[in-house]
Order: sequence, then structure tokens, then C-alpha cells
Amino acid sequence: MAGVRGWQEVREAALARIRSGDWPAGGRIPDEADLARDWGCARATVNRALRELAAEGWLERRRKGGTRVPALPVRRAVFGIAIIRQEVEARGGAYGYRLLADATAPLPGAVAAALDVAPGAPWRHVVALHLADGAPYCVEDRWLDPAAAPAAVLFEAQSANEWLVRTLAYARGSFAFAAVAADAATAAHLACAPGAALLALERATFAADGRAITQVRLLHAPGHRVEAAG
Amino acid sequence: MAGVRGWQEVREAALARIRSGDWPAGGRIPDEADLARDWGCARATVNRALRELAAEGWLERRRKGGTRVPALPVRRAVFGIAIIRQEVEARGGAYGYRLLADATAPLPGAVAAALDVAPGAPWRHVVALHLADGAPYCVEDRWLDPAAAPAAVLFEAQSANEWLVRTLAYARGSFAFAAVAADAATAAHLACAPGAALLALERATFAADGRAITQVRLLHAPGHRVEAAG
DNA sequence: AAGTGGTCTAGACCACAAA
DNA sequence: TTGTGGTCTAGACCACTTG
Repeated sequence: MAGVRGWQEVREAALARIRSGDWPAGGRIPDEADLARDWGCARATVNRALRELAAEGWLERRRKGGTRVPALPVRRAVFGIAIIRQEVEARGGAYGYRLLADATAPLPGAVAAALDVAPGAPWRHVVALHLADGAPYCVEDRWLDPAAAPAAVLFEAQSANEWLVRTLAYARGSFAFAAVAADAATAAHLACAPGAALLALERATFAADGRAITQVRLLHAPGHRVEAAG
Repeated sequence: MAGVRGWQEVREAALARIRSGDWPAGGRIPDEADLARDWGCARATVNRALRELAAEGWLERRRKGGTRVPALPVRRAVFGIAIIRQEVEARGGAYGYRLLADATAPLPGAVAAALDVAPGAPWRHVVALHLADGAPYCVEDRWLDPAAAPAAVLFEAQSANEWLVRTLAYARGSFAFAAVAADAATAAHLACAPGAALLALERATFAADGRAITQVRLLHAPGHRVEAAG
């Protein structure tokens, strides 16, 4: 059982035992020290491999409780969230951008609730269109705390998406996917039929002190898919 | 600059430097050996912390090239993909299940292309409805290689979703999100209007030898959201 | 050619949770 | 109480890639 050379090989060996049923679902596997002896490597190497498998959902680990193969594994899928320009260029398209609206307006109740802010507060509402090879790619519908984005910052040439990532890139946030029907204005911008099914990516961003900075809904053109490594 | 106690504290210290601009975007940061000396810990501890930050998208690392703060970070969002029953129960609902159709039919071209299988091959087509508290939760529209799922396996009481996860849980796969309009049959099952925007989660699963096993499209009831930790 | 991250090792101590 | 994973250390060698 020796001959295992690195943590990635240990990972593969462990995964093979899970898949083969050698380590049955719901059961406990040997502890790290035993596996290290069997595989002829250091315990730290086994630890690294099993830690990775646990992070991927293949194993569950507990101090004193040992390591188990979950009866019903919860796999994890990872999505990369980039700037829209990067996304378009990564798909091989030429990026374009057009500002559609930029005004101060009362914060809608639904957005306020998600951000835990008083509804009706005057926030900055920015709507913009992102294009790939001249065709509509997605509509960015954003609400911004005016305290975080002074009116002097214009989004004519640079999108709010990009300005925010550059300026306060490193903040907490949440993501969600949903499907929404295109309203008349959005349909016009995306050159699709009103009521068309659009993939929406919603994102809320908070400052270190917990106060909301911005909420954005990206409405993608019909047919758009977001893929993940499984 | 000493007094850092573990890799998580090193991680926080490094993140603080990124956020404060002390390590500017696009720039290179000191190498592991220097940081270990500054923070008074072992190089392996610094390595662990920076490796985690790189996995989250905060840093980019290259041998010989050093570690850099990306100019435009690509953040990563992680979604947990569980069994539908678990998903419903996790939301606090009572789970229900109903098989709608189970027949052999020629594999549609679009599915065949995604799976790299000959179109028109006779595959098993299973359609089922999952319910939460008696209300439609999602429609499962699945194509199965008959070699992987013998006709003797019935999906009357147990969903194909659950059977597959239990039986060949540990296979490679891919995920994608999309938005689709409800067709007449789906609308009837989900008790929504035809044409309603539905969030679709598509998943393809492959055996270890690379052959396709199954493709499934989960069409969720209108308003459904899938959230991720950002 | 040489610098930097990637990883392994052997030993140690700690923290948590199960028995 | 005690077993198991979580982590740290110091040193070492390797692999990639840049200059």
C-alpha cells in the first residue's frame, strides 16, 4: 500500500476508496496516523489530502469523531465572479459599455430590505448596458449609497461595476441567482421580447462596519449561461 | 510586527494590508521568508495563509514570479449542491415527490451534443415533480443512459435524483445556471403561467471512463433564488 | 542561473468532542 | 478522560519560470 508520493496522490487514493465503496457511505475511515503508515508518508500529507476532500464535500471531519464518508454528499460548485469587461473578453468578445441612467431616487422597499437600510432613502440609481461585439450582453441595475459614491464620480466612460471593484474591491458581499421576466425597458435595452426569461445575478456589498454600500442586479441577455466547475 | 499566532491571523493580517492599500493592487508583496520573519512564525504558516487567500481570489501566486495583488480580483462564490429533498428540508419545508413520466425515447440533439453522445440514441427520459409543503418546488427533467440505469430501477417512490446520488454519487460533472421560459407542460406542473421565467440548474454527469451517464435540468418554480457565500 | 512558491518530513502540542 | 483532527515548527529538497 506504499508508493504514494504526494498529497494529490493521497487524495486520489482516498477518492478511489470512496468511489469503490471500500470506504462505504456513512462509515468511518481510518485515522490519519494509520493512513500515513499504510501509505508510507507523513501525517501532514494525509491531513492535507483529506482536508481538501472535505472542502470539496467528499468527506466530513470532526475532532475526536474521526473522518466519515457522508451518506448523502453535498458537492460544492465554484463560480468565478469577475468584472463584466473581463467576462466578455474572456469569452472572446469585444467589450462595449453605455450608461443609460444616473439619478438620485428613493430606495425601493425590496432593495432596502435586502440591504437593511431605511426604505425611501435617497440613493443613487445607475442603469447601464454592457455589450459584447456590439450586441447587448447584460443590463446593470445598481443602487448606490451616495455617501460611498460621490456624485462627482461619473459613470460615463467607466462602469460603476468596474469603479466599485477598483475602489472598494475588498468588501464582504453576497450573491444569488434568479430568473426574472424582462420588463419593457429592459427588453428594449437587451433587444429581446418583453417577458423573456433573463438570468439575474444579484449582489449586495457591505463595508467592513456592516453598512450597505451597493446592490446590483445584472440581467443577462436571453440564452446566457453561467457555468461552474463541479 | 510580531505576535501573529496562527495561519488565520496571518491571513487576516495580509488581507488588512491588501484592503488598506499597503500592498497596492497590481504590485508584488514580500516573499514568504520575509513575511515569516516579520510576523515571527514559520514559513509554512505564511504559505498556508497566502495559499488560502489565493484560492479565494485575493492574491495570485507564481513560482519565481512571487505573489501579487491582482489589479482586478476575480472573487469566487461557492454553491452547495445537495439532493433536492435535503434542499427542501433545509428550507424548513415538508418534502413531496411525484413521478410524471418515465419512458425510453430518442435523445434530443441538444442534450446529445452536451454529453458527446450520438443523437437519437434510445435513452431513458424521466420527468418528476418535487414539492415543498405540497406546493410545486421544481421539475426534474432527466435523460439517463439505459446502461447505467436498468429499467428494473423504478423511480416511483424514490426520485432519480436521489437514486443517482446514492448509487453513483462520486462522479465527475458540470453545472450551469440559465433562465428559461416555462413551456405549457412545465407551467402546468409548477402551477405558473406559461412563459414564466424559471431558474434552471443543468447538470451533466460522467463516469470515470468519460462516458456520459445522465443529464438533468431542474426547473424551479418562479421566484426561486440560489444563494452563495461570497 | 537563480529566486520563489510548492511540498514533504518528523515531531510536537493543542483543541475539541465523543465515550 | 482520551482519541482524533488542527496546527505549528524547522529544515530540506524540488519544480517552475523568470530574468
